[in-house]
Parts: sequence; structure tokens; C-alpha cells
Amino acid sequence: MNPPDPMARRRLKMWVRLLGVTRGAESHLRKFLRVNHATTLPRFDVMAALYRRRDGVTMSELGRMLLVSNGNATAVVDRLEQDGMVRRTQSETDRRTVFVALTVDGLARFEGLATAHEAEIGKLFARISAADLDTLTEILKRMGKT
Amino acid sequence: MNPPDPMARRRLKMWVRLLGVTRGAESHLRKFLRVNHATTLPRFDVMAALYRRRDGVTMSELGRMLLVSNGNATAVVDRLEQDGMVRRTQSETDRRTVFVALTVDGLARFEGLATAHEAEIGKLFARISAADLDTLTEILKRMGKT
DNA sequence: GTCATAAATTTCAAACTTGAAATTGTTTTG
DNA sequence: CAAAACAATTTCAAGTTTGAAATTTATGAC
Repeated sequence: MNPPDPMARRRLKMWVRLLGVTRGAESHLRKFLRVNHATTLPRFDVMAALYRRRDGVTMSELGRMLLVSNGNATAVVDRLEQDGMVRRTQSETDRRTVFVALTVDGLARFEGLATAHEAEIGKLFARISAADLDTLTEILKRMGKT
Repeated sequence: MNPPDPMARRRLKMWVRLLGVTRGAESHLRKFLRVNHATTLPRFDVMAALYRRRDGVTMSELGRMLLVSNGNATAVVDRLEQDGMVRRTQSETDRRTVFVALTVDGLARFEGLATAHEAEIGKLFARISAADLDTLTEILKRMGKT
């Protein structure tokens, strides 16, 4: 067996905290979206990604943006398409490629959701000081660089 | 419409980062557990909770510890029980209550997993400086104090 | 051009997850 | 005590998520 590694132990403690905070916030948001807006977090996430890239993204790009598998992206987009929030379009130049974009309805719907969502995040993390907030964002930014 | 709130905006940015880092790490761990140890993150999480509370926990406690629903805890425990990693025992004093605990096999299995898992976390977050690590843990600890 | 390889998406089975409803058992209250 | 309220767990349907396999299309080597 390897000797115990104090740094690895500290990294593990951090990870446990990170996971706890994130899951707690996700639970809260899920409930908020369901109760107040009759939607789900994955749907919201997909719409948010499509809102940031208004001209449309391919399915693969979408999966990469959200860090989910291809199959998952397909499933959520299927349901959003059935609800008329999203539209698929085949690429002219590469017939394997599919672009996804918000419909007019989807755009309107998302703008309402986004406002409410931002306000809820504001409440959810209201207790964090401005200093902690910026420190945290900086550290997370460094961690994301991979 | 409400006026834009700069603090809420900053909180949102932090949340997006937080989610990104956490999901990235979760993906990595999922793959690590699957490829190298033929198991999954939810199974590992349940076993970890049972390892911390060696004498057993009720299903409700388990759900609270992991921030998952009752139904979810039931499903994962069902599968772990079929694999012989975990054992259910009815309470003597309250016949509604069920205690779950690791079996001898489950304990041995988890100790192997835990070592590998800690080492992998160590690698995964190796680039974070000791200072950032402690700052981060402190802030997350404050955030966890619901 | 043909064939092998690679790429983009979907399909699929299995697992995970949720929240609501159902089941079973306990406690409180009238 | 009886009945209502409450509590612990499981069951259930629907949705989410994964990774692998299948499908379709493009590209590169020859």
C-alpha cells in the first residue's frame, strides 16, 4: 500500500465539500424550476446553451458545452423539439451534421426563465460575501483551465 | 421587469463555474471507476456513506447524507445488496425502519476503492496550489452552513 | 474511383434520479 | 380504544444519463 498522502487527503476533503455544495444548489434549482416554471434543469441547461449560441450549434458541440454524452443531448433535444422550444436543421454542406436552435417560442420562454433563474441564484448564494464570491470565481476559473 | 442586479450577475457567473468544474470532475471520476474498478459513482457514494457509519444507517439517513431521494437510495441499495456488498436489517424497535450496512465483502471492496479514489482525486486536482485548496475549502465550508 | 477510416448523430439497454402515490407501521389525540 | 396524523420505506412512471453499437455520411490513401 502507498503511504498516506496529506495533500491528497486535503484535496479529497475539498472535493467532498465541492460536491456537497453543488448538489445542494442543484436540488434547490431543480425544485425551483419544477414548482415555479414547470420545467427541468437539463432542459434549462440546453436552452441556455442555445441562447448563448443564437445561430445554432451542432449536437456534438451541445454535448461538449454541457459536458453530457451524445445520447443524452439527443434525448433532451427530442423532448424540447416536441414542445416546440427548439428546431433541428440539417447542414447543407455535411449531411451528417444537425444544427439545433431555439425557436421564437423557445427564445421567449427562455428569456423569462433566465430572469427568474438568475434571481433565484442570487437568493441562493446571497449569504456569500462579495470578497468570497470573487475569490471563489477566480479559483474555479483556474481549475477550469484544462 | 426588475432592474439588472450586478451582484446576482456575479453570483450567476460563480455558479456556472462551480457547475462546470464539478461536472468535469464527476465525469472524470465516473470513467475512472468504470474503467479501472468496474463500478459507478452512485454505488461508490453509497458505500462511502456506509463506511463512515460502520454500524449502519437507515434508508432515510442515507438519502439525507447523499442528498438524493428515497426512491433513489432504495434502487442503488437494491443493486448493491444483490451484489452482496450491502445488507439490510429490520429494526427491532420500529418495524418501519431498515438499517443498511456494508457486508464483510463490501467493506473489503470499499477499502480498495477508497484508496484508488483518493489517489485519483489527488491527481485530478494536482494543479491547485495548497493555498487555493485551503481557501476554497474554507469558502465551501461557509457555503455549506445552510 | 474504391476501400478503409473517421466523424456526426441516433438508437439502445441499463442504470440512475426524481417526486408522487401506495404500503406498512407508529404515535397522538379525542 | 379508535381514528387521525405522522413517519419510513418501497413502488411506480417519467425523465435523465451513460457508454456502446448501429447508421449514415465524409475523407484520405491507394
